[in-house]
Amino acid sequence: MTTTAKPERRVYYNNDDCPVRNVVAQIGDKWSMLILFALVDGTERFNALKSRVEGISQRMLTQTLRDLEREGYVNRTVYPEVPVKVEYCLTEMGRDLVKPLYQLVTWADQHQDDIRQARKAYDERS
Amino acid sequence: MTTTAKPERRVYYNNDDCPVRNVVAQIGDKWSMLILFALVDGTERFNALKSRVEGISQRMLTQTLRDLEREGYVNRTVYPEVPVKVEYCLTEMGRDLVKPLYQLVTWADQHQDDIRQARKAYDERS
DNA sequence: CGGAATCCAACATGATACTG
DNA sequence: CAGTATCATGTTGGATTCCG
Repeated sequence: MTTTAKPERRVYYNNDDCPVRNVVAQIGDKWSMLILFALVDGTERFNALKSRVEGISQRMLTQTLRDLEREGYVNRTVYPEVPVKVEYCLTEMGRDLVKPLYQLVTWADQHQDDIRQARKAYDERS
Repeated sequence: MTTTAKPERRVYYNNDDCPVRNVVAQIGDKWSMLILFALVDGTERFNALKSRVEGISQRMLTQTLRDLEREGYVNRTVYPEVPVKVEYCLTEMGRDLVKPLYQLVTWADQHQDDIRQARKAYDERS
């Protein structure tokens, strides 16, 4: 008979080429999801976004928007008026990404009590 | 008429009580998803996990497993033999969480080329 | 208005050595 | 075997100031 040992399968690869890691690492940061959801309703200007994404600093909003733009999730349009106007909106890919993210949101909403309980139980044990 | 301005809706709330932020922040770290997926096939011992999750240090494996246990995603069982044996497996909630995560994995797989192209285009522009 | 540049504190992670 | 403790380093994000 052949071996019954589990094949030593490596988990979904851990390197920077891993597409999943790329996506999750990006949207897993402190602000990306909030910005994406802030853009679901439509186009927004920089300062409007800053208002809607509560607590974000100008620095992080700029930086995260640049990252999201580079990944292809967000479009940036500059209107060379004075003072300048800049609008952001989701790309088609961005709108598509939001779908699986909503699944996660839904899951998190449904399980928040379970998680709270699990934490409480864990903390009381130790 | 009433105002036609967009209602100034705050995005999904940005604080530590936000269930979504809790979930995404946890699984968005460097190792959590890899560990969860490594446990999908069934129970694994500590060092077996360490082998399967390529590149993880003992320190981060321990720490991330503790976090996942505290959230209620992972079960930890100690067999007080000598030397000690410790087994990890997904909880019911953990197995359930993996489902929406797979949606994200699938999405990421399907769009990896688009993302690569978007990055290339972005980098060439600037 | 929408940034960029700089500085700095906090945190995350890796390497290494030690242990019940 | 499955950790813990300690140290070193890199990364993140906030505050502030300046700019076209």
